[in-house]
Amino acid sequence: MRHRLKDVAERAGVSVKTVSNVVNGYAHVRPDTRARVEQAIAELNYRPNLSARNLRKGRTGVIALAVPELDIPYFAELARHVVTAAAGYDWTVLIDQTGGAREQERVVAAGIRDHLIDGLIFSPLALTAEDLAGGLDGTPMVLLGERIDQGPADHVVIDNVAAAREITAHLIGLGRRRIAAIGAQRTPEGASARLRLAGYTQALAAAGIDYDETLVAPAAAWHRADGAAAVRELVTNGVRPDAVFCFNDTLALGALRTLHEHGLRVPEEVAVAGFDDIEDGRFAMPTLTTVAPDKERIARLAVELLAGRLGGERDAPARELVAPYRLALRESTLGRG
Amino acid sequence: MRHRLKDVAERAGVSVKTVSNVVNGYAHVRPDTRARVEQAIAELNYRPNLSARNLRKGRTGVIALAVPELDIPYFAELARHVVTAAAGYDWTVLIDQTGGAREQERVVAAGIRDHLIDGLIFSPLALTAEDLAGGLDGTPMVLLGERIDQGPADHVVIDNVAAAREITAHLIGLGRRRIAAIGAQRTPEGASARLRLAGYTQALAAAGIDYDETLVAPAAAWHRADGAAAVRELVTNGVRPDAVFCFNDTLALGALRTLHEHGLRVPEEVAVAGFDDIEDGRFAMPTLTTVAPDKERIARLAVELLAGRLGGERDAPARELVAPYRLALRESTLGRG
DNA sequence: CAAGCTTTCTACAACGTTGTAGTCAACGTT
DNA sequence: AACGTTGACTACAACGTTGTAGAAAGCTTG
Repeated sequence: MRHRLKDVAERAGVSVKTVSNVVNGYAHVRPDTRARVEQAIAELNYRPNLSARNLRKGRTGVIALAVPELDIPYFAELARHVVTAAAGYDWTVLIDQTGGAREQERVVAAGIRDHLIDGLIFSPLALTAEDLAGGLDGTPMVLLGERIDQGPADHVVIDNVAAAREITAHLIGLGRRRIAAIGAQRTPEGASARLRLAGYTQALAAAGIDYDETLVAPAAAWHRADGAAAVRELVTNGVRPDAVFCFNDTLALGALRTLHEHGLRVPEEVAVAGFDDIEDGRFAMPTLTTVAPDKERIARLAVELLAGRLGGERDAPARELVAPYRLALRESTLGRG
Repeated sequence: MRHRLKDVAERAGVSVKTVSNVVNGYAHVRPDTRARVEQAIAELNYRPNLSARNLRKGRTGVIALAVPELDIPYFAELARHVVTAAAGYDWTVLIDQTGGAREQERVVAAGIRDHLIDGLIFSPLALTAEDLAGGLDGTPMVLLGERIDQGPADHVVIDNVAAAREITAHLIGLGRRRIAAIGAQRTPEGASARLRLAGYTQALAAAGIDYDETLVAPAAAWHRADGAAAVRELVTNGVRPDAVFCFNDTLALGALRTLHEHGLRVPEEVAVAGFDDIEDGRFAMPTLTTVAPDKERIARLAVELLAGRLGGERDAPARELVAPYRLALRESTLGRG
């Protein structure tokens, strides 16, 4: 019981194209004709076939957002902002989960859904520049995050180094000297980890504090469990930091958990800072001090970059836009003041 | 630089249809012809145009999942499971956010993206049965949750009443008598709330505890902030529960926060239970006792129902499947045992 | 070795839409 | 009165794919 332009046209006694013109808001249609067509549309509950329209127009009105995992709060929040920003262009957002696996990311980048999406916003973890070089056959792509810096695609980033430096400086400003860093990664996937670690060491150096290897804890993934485990390892090894900088908020929430289990008071004995400003952190106990990237802006810039590419400037050189961030200082460093 | 079947056909020296046959794995193609075609495909990096294929086949391979908000952890986790289950059918999942607004939900239900999606998995908050009656023009839909019970669509639910009864009974079993219920709603949107409240009152009645109106706190939304506010209101009104049953986990996390601020120890002075088993709860302090619906199963059942509809049984009567749940008993009721 | 089947391939039409080119009437200008 | 312009509409082709029908060649069978 699904109707086509032809059915509407017959019922309204006009040509198929005239119905199409009405549907698309073409100006030169007589009011009474328009009314007749609109009535026929309503009576038949006609809805355009998007596949046919897409085929004809070469556009689908769908963009994809590829993220490692949807149930990592940072990506869920980001996804929401992207959907909102895309709505401004009447785009639908198709959300892809890559699991952070390089193979899966490569598949997405190569555009497995080519012709179904007009563009791609991609937040990769493991992808390398060479993976990108091949595929993608003309579908515009915007990368989020700091990986693949000399890649061929547009970029939206925040200044990870500066942000990590500032929040570490905040901890130092509270009088802390033995500041642990949680979330270090040596793998090529760990671009964010490297940048945040760099900011951390810069802040220590600026304050004349010696870099202490034993205070830097690796974490394979950045989930709560990893943060909890990393701190547990530190503490059971007898390392006693007076502050902890976690490279993201879920790590920090895990860290809070372990510190609590060990009876260490936050922030009196150990101050804790995170990165991402996810909603959980605002309701943690204590509330979590963190770096708050402007996710809404990141999403908007990414969508605008994509819109630019789709609007003709396909061959413009790759651009890199920097989104702002701010420090959200809360109880986990300031106390209940 | 995007190629079509025609380009491949010319290069391989065969007809367009033969290329199509190779692409679709048709059996009767000579091995050497197949090889020639495959080489041409590889050389041109050919990828089928999905719009054209969809137009021809009347199927898109895309299903939609509509949820109120992606950054509510329960829905993010559910989304992940749906994406995984759908992958088994080679379906892509398009995720829609309705914000829980009735108007937006109606638009989704009416199939604004008709012809773009083969089916819809829908977790509505505000939608009514009559909203559904009209639209939907043949696109199969599966509803998640307990709203719209006599609607015309397939359903996957959990037994909210029994689950709420059991977890309340657990609190009673701990010797608690003044058990608050957080998250009550009088609006028509509050179907889950009503069912969970029913379970709560049943458990009280079974234990011979009088229902106390002052212990039942409403919450417009079910976010952390609402849970925090509801408990704050109770406490400042001098109400002193010895347990709190929150109708979902985010409410419970907010409640934990407020109890902490007021210096009330959990679970010694106040036991806390939630509903949903989101990951945050497993790392909260204390870890959160909750009802754990089998989200993986819910997602799988929903996808299977949809697959059934798409596989021909379009006119079968609407079915309702019940997914299991279990109680996850943790520190917020049992203590650090 | 004729008749019938199978394998391998092709030509054509169709899916539902929109861009292009065009028709025809009404209008305004010279 | 002839001309160009504009408005309102239509016929047709094309987007890239696949189902149908069928042709040509090879194989089996009595």
